[in-house]
Amino acid sequence: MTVRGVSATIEDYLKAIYDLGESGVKTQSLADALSVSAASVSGMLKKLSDLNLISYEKYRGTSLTPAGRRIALETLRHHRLIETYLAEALGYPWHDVHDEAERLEHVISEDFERRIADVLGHPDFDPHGDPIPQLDGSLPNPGGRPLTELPLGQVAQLRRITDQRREVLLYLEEQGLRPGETVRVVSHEPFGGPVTVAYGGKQLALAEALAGSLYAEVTGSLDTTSESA
Amino acid sequence: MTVRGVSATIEDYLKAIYDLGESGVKTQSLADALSVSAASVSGMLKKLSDLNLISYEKYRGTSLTPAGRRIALETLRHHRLIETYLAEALGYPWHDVHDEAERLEHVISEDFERRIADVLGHPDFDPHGDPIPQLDGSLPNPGGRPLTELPLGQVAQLRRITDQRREVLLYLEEQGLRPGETVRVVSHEPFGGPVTVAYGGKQLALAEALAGSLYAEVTGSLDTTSESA
DNA sequence: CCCGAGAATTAGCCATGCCTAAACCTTAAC
DNA sequence: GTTAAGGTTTAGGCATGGCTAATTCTCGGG
Ligand SMILES: [Mn+2]
Ligand SMILES: [Mn+2]
Ligand SMILES: [Mn+2]
Ligand SMILES: [Mn+2]
Repeated sequence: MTVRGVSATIEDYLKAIYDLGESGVKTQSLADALSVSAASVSGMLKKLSDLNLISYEKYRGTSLTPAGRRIALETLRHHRLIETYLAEALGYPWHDVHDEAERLEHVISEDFERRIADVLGHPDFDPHGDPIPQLDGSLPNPGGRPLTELPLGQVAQLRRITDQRREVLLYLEEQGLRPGETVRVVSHEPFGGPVTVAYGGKQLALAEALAGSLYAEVTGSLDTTSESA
Repeated sequence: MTVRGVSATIEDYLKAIYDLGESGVKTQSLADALSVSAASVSGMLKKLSDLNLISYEKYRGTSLTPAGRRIALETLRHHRLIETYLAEALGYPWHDVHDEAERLEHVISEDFERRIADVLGHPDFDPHGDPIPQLDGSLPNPGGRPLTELPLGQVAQLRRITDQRREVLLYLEEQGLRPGETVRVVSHEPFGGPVTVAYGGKQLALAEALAGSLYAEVTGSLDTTSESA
């Protein structure tokens, strides 16, 4: 599933295009995502286009070709398998796996990938609940809905946190709000007000934007009790 | 124990100087070790000298400064810990660990280093029997003598293989000749002739140069029986 | 002591990626 | 429809690390 002769930089560009939406991706959003100037992005897009890894119309945005998507998914598979391995096998805390994986993803062999996937039992999701691209190129369905869209009182299991910021993950970790936790939305104030969620015998009020990046899967039934302990 | 702002390339140069003897290292031997032109080495030596990582007299050879040695040992520690981890934790065969470690050594964090060292119980030697530089900068004593210098019939335990070539390691692996094995030198023909070694109920004739890269530690007493089964 | 062979260094280039400043599209507001 | 602002691309550079060819040094033999 790997392609040789592609630099780590190219892998990062393709991965960024992939998670920026795969098509119609703008130069500036890539520049922001990669912490690089827009001019640098323009230059690289030209190059990626020549390599047939993206289709690119000047001033119009870009999208991945099948070859480009293959490399993006391969790199993402490396990234998420490594994150999972660091957490499961080496006891890394949740919020530290990303930076380490960001570098390792570019240098591991296919053999390494295979071996950690074996040790982990070929997992579908990484520690943040993000789906791990499979060998056949498919992505497991993450399921779940954002807390902001869960009916009040609905019992659900936390599945995924899409916010990538380290400090945010650290905060959620400290609050004990992690994938697997059983949660219930207690209240959601209007006009962008906070979302209060109950779990593990405590309650926490989250900014609406943050609540929107937490995905939970409905498991139990509706709990109509008013705000419990 | 790490130094930031040193490229992977620089780490490899310093590591190469270190295991080429640490002092009086010639340009051409570095070029050979790194598969790079002598001109490239000259350029890099100039740069390393400016960084105070080596002392360098043009046309005269080079040696590591304390700062350079520190980075070399740090990189070597990464390399050998990774090799050990790949073998112990991920089931890598002996002869495959080197190439993977050669890339990983430059990208792991100090945290990663600490965690795999913990998992492994802070080992002194890597799978080839090479000493792993310790956190205080010391190197465990590998002990042992080359098979070529062992008295005939002397029972000893194989400790280390200094030959780095993959195919050689693969051959020894196939023959079941690995660190830990109990061995005995049966004969050593003169004028560069082969060294025959007995172990695990079999015998194997090795080229003298190869036998010289196998180190064994005397454990048992002299076995004076003529060539046993 | 001198000279030539071979080792080492310098000169001049190339590829990658990144940067700033300048030029150039696109588009939304008038 | 113009126009100007904002986003994008091009122009021109820089740093890193590699290469080949030309030059320079070292050292052993005569
Ligand atoms: Mn990366
Ligand atoms: Mn792979
Ligand atoms: Mn290396
Ligand atoms: Mn280290």
